[in-house]
Amino acid sequence: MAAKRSGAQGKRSPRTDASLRSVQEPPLSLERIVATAVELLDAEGVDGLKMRRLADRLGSGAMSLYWHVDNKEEVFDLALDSVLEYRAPPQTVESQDWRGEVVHMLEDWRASMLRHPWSASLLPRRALGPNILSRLERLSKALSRAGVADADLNVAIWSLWNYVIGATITRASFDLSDDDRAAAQQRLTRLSERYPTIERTRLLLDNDWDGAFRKGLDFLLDGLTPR
Amino acid sequence: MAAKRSGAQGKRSPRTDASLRSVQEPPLSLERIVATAVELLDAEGVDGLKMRRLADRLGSGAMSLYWHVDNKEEVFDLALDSVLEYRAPPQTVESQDWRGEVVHMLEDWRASMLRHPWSASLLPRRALGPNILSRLERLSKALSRAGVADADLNVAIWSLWNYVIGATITRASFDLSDDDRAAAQQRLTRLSERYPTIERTRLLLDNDWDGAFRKGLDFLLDGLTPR
DNA sequence: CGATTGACTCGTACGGCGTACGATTCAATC
DNA sequence: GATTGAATCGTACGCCGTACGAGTCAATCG
Repeated sequence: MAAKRSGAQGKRSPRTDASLRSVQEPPLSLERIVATAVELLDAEGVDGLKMRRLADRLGSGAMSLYWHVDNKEEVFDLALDSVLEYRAPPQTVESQDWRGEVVHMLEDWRASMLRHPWSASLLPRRALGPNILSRLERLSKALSRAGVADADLNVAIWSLWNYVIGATITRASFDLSDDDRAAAQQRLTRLSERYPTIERTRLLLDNDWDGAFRKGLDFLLDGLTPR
Repeated sequence: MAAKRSGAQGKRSPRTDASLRSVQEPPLSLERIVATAVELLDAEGVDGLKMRRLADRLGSGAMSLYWHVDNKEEVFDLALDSVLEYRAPPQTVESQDWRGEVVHMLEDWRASMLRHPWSASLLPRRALGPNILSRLERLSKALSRAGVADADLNVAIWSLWNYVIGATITRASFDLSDDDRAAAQQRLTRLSERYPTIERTRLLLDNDWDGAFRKGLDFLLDGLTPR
C-alpha cells in the first residue's frame, strides 16, 4: 500500500547504487526536488514549472515526485518558503537601532523576492511556511521592542507586509525591458491627450524603484512607530 | 480567411434570429463575453474560468469565443479592467479637499477589487487597460493639485499603488473562514513556543482589515503630501 | 433575381497537462 | 530464503487551450 511519506521519513537507507540510472544521479529527496524547482522557476517562470520537466531535470520519472510530494501545489508552496529563509546579520546583540533592524529586514525580504521574481506572485496563497512565519515573528519582536503597543502591532505588521509585497509585485511586473519600454512609450504618446499627467511624469517609463521603496517605507515607519 | 475582429467591428448587423439557438440567446459580443467572464470568476475563482465553461454560460460553442478574443489571457485582461471602472462621486467641483478625494479614490479602488476577489491577483500582469490608466491619471492629478511636485509624483503614486494592491491581495487571501481560522488556531498553538509573538497578538486570527488599511494609508499620505 | 462576400459560429482534433493506478525494484528485516 | 515496505516509474485517463476548416446566414452587388 505504502502510506507515502507521512511526516516521519522512512528509516531504510535510500537506494544508493544508481544501477540503471544514467550516470551517477543522486537519489530523489524533498530537498533536491525543492532546490531544482527553484532553479526551474528562476529559469522559466511560474508557467514553466511542469511536473514532467521538473522530473527531467532530476533525472527521474515524473511520477516519482509524487512519493515525496502530494501534488504540484505543494511544490510551489515549498519553493516559495525555501526562498524566504532569513539569514540574520552577524548578530548585532542588543542593538538599540530598532528602526535600522526593521528596515534591514524588510529590504532583505524584498531583495530575496526580487532575486526570484516568481515568488512575489506566489505569496498570496495562504500557505505560511516556517520561513515566512519566522520572518513575521522576528518583525513582530523588533517592532515590539521599538515600543509599538500590542494593540497596534497587527496594524503595523500588516501595513508593512502589504507595502513590501505590493512593491515587490509591482517591481517584478513593471520593470520593463527596453523593448517593452519602447512599446509602452509609443502606446502612451498615442493616448497622450487622455492621460497627460501620466505622460508628463513618465510614470510607466522611468522609475527609481529602489529609492521609491525606501522613501515610502520611511513614511510608513514614521507613522507606525512611536516618535 | 476572415481577418478576425480587427479593431473596427464589422458593419453588418449581427445575426438576430436565434433560429437554432436553444431559447432566445442574444448573440455573442465582447461585452457579453466579458460580463459573463466576470460572473464566472466571481462564482468559481481564477481556476474556475475555462473557455468551455464560459461558452456554456453564453449558450455558444467554445470556439466561437475566439472570434471576439485572441486567447484566454485576453479574457482575463478584459475582465480585470472592466471591474476597475471608476465612477466618480457626484462631482465635487473644485473641491478643496484633496486629501479626502485621494482617500476616497483609493478606498473605492480597494472596495472594487474586494467585490471581485480574483481581481487583485490578476493585477500583476502588466496589461494596463483604459480603466486602470484612467484611475492612475486621476490619482496623479489629485496629488498634483495637493501640491506634490512632479519630481515626487511617481514615488507617491507607486507607494500608494503598492500599498493598495498589497492590502487587497492580503485581505483577499488571509480573510479566513471560520473553519480555516480553527485550523490555523490549532496549528499555531502547537507551535506556540516558536512563534510566541504571533500567537500573543493573534496576528493571523483576528484583524480589523478595514481599520488597518485606513490607518496605514493615513501614515503614507502624511509622509507623501506636503504638510 | 441569383451569385458572391464576409461576419460569425462551431465540431473535431491535437498536443500537453496533472495525476490515479498498479507493477516493479531492491535493501533491510525476519 | 521469504517477506516487507520504501521508492521508482510506465501507462493511461480526463481535461485543458486552441488550430483548422467547414458551415450558416445577412447584406451586397451584378
